Amino acid sequence: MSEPETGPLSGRRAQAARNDTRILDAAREVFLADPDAPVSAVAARAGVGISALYRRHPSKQDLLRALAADGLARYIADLEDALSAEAPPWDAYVTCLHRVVEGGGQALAQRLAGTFAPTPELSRMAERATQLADTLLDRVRRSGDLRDDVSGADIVLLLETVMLVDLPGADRGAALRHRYLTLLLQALHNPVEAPLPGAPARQEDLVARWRSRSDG
Amino acid sequence: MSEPETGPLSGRRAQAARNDTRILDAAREVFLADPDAPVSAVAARAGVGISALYRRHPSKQDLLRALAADGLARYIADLEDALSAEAPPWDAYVTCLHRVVEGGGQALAQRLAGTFAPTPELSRMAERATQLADTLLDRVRRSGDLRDDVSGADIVLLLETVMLVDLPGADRGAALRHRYLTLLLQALHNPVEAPLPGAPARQEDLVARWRSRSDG
DNA sequence: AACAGAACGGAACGATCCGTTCCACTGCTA
DNA sequence: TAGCAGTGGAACGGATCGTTCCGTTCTGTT
Repeated sequence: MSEPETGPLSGRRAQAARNDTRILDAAREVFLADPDAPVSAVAARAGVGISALYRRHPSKQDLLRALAADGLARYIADLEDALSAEAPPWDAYVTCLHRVVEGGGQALAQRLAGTFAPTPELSRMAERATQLADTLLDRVRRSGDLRDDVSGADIVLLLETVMLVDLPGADRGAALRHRYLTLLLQALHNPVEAPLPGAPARQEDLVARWRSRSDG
Repeated sequence: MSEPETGPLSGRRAQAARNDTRILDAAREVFLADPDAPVSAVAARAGVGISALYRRHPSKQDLLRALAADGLARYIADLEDALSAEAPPWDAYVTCLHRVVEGGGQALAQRLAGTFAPTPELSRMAERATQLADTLLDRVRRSGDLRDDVSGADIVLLLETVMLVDLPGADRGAALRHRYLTLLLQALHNPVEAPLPGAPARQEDLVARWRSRSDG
């Protein structure tokens, strides 16, 4: 296992670099399944010791912030892809949501919302994500393919529930999430069978959840 | 301990009787929102001391079992109502699911599944609920109103996600749950826009969750 | 070949949380 | 008025978890 030249890093350095992502991947899985999971669970899932984790993230809160930032970044990237896609608005939207569900970035950010004090950086990202999502949604709405009695917040909430679907065992959960997302999208697609009862969820409802759970 | 007269109980007895239901109501709300909530949270929500709770339920597990039984009983009652209703199968089904979402009994039972060892009594109730749900679903399916590429387990999972929808503040959550249930039901209603991807959830997937989380 | 230090695994520590017990108090009931 | 069912909440002991610490392993360099 000698790697003297090193375009790619070798040995301990390589493991360290790999551990960077292994830890973030593990953290994403673990905290998505249980936002209150202990740090040790992340280390175990990543297959590393606890100190490997604490070397990179000085505290649990820092890890969570890093995760949320990472999740938001992925979400933003997915949204930008959809906005610059050439497919018809509705098709681009469908593809985008499937990717969002697959990556889990947005879900993670939402589930983590309120468990720590958001940094200005995080707030900025959240705002940008919201803007992009609004723009994308507007485009889809103008295309006429989207039923017009649902709000953006409605969709965020519905998406969130879809991402919570899980079953023990292999990739059963992921398959079901895509299945149910498809069902949901069909329900959101025009023509509409009958109007929905009640008022749509509002943007502020979602924003409120970003306030730290410890303050009034 | 003679109690010849007095229809309504009075004084200390009355408070005790009232506390019975206040505690169960509080427990239902609290554990539905967070299955791992501490016992003290239930007492606080019920507005009683901890000992009032422990007098009725010798341990947390007993409380949870009582709750699960209560939830299953409500669920079973809703199913029986639907089966004996005279409305068209689909309409009866819609009404039933709205009631299930409203009561939260089934959701509670599902969320509590695996957090304690089920008694034979509970297993029997769960089985009966499953049978009734199957019967009801069969009837709906034969009516032709239900899309035929979804399984009973699919619906249980979807229903569960709908019941997890919540927002801080008053009854915002309940209203949204009914809203999204309506949306879901429209998606489940024939005619179908396009078939769903992947395989339906299976009954066994659900059953597996009733195994205590501590055993292999 | 030997060393300095980066990176790591995991035991140990202290704080917190939570289920349960215990006891002093209240106000019916007889 | 005595007795006791019913109650509130403080207190206890065990478990959990975030974080620190230390001994070990491996790398790159001299």
